[in-house]
Amino acid sequence: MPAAKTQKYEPVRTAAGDAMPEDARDRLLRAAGQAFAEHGFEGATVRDICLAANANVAAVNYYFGDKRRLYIESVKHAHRSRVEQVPLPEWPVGTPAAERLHDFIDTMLERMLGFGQPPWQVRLMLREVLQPTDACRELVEDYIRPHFDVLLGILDDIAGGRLPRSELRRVGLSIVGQCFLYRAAGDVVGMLVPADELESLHTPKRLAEHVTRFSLAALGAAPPLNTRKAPE
Amino acid sequence: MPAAKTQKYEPVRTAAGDAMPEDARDRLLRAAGQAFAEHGFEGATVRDICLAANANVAAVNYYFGDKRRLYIESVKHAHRSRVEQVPLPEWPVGTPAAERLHDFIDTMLERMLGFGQPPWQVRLMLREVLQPTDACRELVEDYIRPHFDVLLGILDDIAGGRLPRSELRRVGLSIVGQCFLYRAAGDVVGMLVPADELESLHTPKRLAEHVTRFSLAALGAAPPLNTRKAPE
DNA sequence: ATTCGATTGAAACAGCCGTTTGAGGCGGTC
DNA sequence: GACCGCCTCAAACGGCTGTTTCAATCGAAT
Repeated sequence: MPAAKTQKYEPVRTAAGDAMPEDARDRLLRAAGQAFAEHGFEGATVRDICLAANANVAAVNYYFGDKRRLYIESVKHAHRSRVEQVPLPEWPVGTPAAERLHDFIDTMLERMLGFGQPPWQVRLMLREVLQPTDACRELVEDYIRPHFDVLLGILDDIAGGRLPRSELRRVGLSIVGQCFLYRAAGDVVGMLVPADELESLHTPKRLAEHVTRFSLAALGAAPPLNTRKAPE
Repeated sequence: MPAAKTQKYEPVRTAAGDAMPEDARDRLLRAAGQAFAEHGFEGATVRDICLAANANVAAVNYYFGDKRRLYIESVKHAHRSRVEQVPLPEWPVGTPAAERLHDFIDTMLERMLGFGQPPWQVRLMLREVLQPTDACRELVEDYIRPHFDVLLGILDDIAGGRLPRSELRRVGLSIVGQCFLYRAAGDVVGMLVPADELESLHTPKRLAEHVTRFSLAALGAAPPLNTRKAPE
């Protein structure tokens, strides 16, 4: 057995050098993530991935040993990139909770819908969320739960400690759900909303405003939607 | 070519007779829906489907001509069953809008999470929503849009006509999103919420209450969550 | 009894799947 | 020079894929 465990040299940390020639292993990870995101685990073929990565079919066995392990690694890789690309803001102490909530929602939507980066990374993670595999539990514990806890902390501040933790969780899920729909069911949303309205009102920034206001109003920390807007 | 177009005899309308022996065609549809829901289009194999349906491999070609057409038909079949199983309530004229909103949300959650029927039907449609195929546009126009319009009508009543249609749509999507999360990302939700809380507070009925109250509060049609509950 | 269309059956088709093999190239160190 | 890991390559492996073929079966109409 050739063994795919050694990994003697570090990945060289392509910190700022995009021009640096990519490792075959990295090329495989990226191509695999793209293919798995588009066609799913069973639909994507090792041959196609290797073709796209300019690598030999034996390479996947050499570096990862297995198609399944290549999949898991590509999920982790995509998730890592995504977090690095759009980090949560650091709030100075004393930042109002309502403002932090807006920033949090804005960041979440930017990560899900932002055009700055390829969309396949999110779609790949979406598959995991929809039908979890081995990679999912790790994804939740390392990535989703910490973010969710930050959200719960903000909500607790807004509620002034008057809501029990279980209620906070449900409110948190209500907020996440509003954002999640646009990513997971984006195509259907596009069919339900007129095209011009999509362009003008359903950008990440505008949606963040809406979700924030909607949720703050539900919590009693902002005037309800059903009021005439103040003239601007 | 054997041609799969004749279909001389009507499906006999199994109106109330579950005991009536199922057509091979119907068995295939059900088995296919189940398999596609679980493994996706590319992951499910014709042989497995036929085995589960107690049919010969040639039957799928005979009745549907193609794996792809079998898939499309099974999606439509599942969607049709689901609508029949959990219809929207008929409201007497004069029913308060807030009550109709609650019923609507309750029905939606019951359809998505209800234990009365096999879960694979919803999962199959979920795949379509996540990554639309030919069957999806039809699904939206026949099924999703009419329901969405009902929701918008209710919301318009609650808002008393004070909100523009575009705002109503965003509010509608906020409500749908809250429900959608529990179905699409149910497994992840299960990891974020303690087990006992899941059992007691995250039933379809309890969730419907929460989503309704949250949304009504956001619209100013109910007191915000962030208030001491009235003693009961 | 015979004919005919509708349905089912077992077997085979070519093709692609993930994986493995073993030979070889490359860049260092003795 | 010889040696040795690291990596790449083309080719092949058995097995499973969707699809097709053609004979066999059944039920009713003739």
